[in-house]
Amino acid sequence: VAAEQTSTGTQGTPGTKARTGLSPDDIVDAALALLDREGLDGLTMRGLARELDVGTMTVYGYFRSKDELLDAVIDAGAKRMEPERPAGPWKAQLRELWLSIRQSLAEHPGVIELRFKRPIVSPGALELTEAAMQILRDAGFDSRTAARAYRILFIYTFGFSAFGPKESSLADSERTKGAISALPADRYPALREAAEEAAAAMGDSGLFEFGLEMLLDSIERLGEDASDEL
Amino acid sequence: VAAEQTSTGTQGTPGTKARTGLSPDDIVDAALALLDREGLDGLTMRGLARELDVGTMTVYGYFRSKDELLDAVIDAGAKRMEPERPAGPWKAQLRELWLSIRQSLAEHPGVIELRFKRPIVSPGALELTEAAMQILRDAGFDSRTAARAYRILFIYTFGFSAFGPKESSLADSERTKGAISALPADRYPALREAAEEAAAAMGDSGLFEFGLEMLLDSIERLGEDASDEL
DNA sequence: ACCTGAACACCGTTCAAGT
DNA sequence: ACCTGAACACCGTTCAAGT
Repeated sequence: VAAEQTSTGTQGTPGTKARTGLSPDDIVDAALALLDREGLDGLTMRGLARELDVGTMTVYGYFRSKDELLDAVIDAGAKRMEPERPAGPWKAQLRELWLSIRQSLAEHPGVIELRFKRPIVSPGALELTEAAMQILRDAGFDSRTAARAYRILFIYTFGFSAFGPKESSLADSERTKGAISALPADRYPALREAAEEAAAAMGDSGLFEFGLEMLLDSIERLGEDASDEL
Repeated sequence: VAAEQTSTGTQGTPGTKARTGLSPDDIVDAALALLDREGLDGLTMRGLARELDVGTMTVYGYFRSKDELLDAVIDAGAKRMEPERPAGPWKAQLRELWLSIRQSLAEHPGVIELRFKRPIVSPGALELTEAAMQILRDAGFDSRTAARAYRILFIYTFGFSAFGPKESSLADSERTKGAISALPADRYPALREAAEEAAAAMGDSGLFEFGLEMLLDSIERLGEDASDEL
């Protein structure tokens, strides 16, 4: 791990073009910023090099390929989510944990694109796993149940960010309602009848918590069932 | 905003013969096959044209752009899932519906890539919504609750296909276990302790049903609560 | 040693021409 | 009317040369 200074641009003294003064972390940081700003499609090796004010091929001196760079970006993006362990009962802890993850993913949609394209296990990504597993184990769940519950919560939260309502959902909601209204009523009766609600559910901002609560309640019940058997 | 976009560039009488003998449906079918075989990255306009034995630009005579073609492919891919309405109690119906969707998505991973990249409301995609909404409405749920429950199930199922264990998960599982074992035990105690289970949950084939059952139980409880209030 | 432009094999798409 | 090659502006990456 390099303890390099923050780059914040290369406004180095004019005429000093001997070194770029670049560290791998600088490159990853710039890539993460570019990903946030322009999405995965906008994160190109050429664009990144332009951003860093170096030749395109310079980046290849630090990462052997774009894939290798992306793996480092995923790790950095996961670390940025910083899953902290709050106090309180386990259910409240899990709720707060996943709400903060959801919040982070909503703010950085590029991270989801990345983790969809390159699923990977890196130390940074496993921090979340560790935090959730600790809470579940301390709540008394056995390893197997805890692991499965974690996985379900992970899938739900990342799935919501990938396939749930988007931030700018006002237009989407209207578009959905329009599309439903245009359907033939004889083939889509239930949908036509609930057009308003279906469109609203598209953009419902409380929807994430709604589903999260379902899962937390079910997980709680898993524990109760196990207790009953004692 | 146009409610309906043309997926057919040729507005002539049905059966109009082009010199290539190509119809928009032929192109969509070939695109879907290419998507299944090589994934979204392999689905290029040039490759598709090669597949169809026509010049690259010929495809643009049927679809104004790649995006327009992809929308048609999504619609066709959704129709291919054919959500049928089985008999039995609503919970069993929903279970069977979503298991079949999950199955279809597992067999055609490219469809998930597509719907992740281009979320869209098309008649084909709405067939699933219609099927699920019918079941929920007939079970007695009000429109709002039915719409939210549907949305959660959709997000879970598509999220599972995007972020859940992959088909070839034996190697993945081993890789995960290795990655966890390599972590420092002082910083990841819960993970290290449950390495076996965490890795197993990665590739657990029953995991989808496990989570689905959680959600179905929670939905059932929503109805019970509502009944209590009567 | 580090950095990089030129070049190669790809993309989607515009344009002008082919039949 | 339908179809298409050439060309343009991109991509990731190899290679050989620049300092």
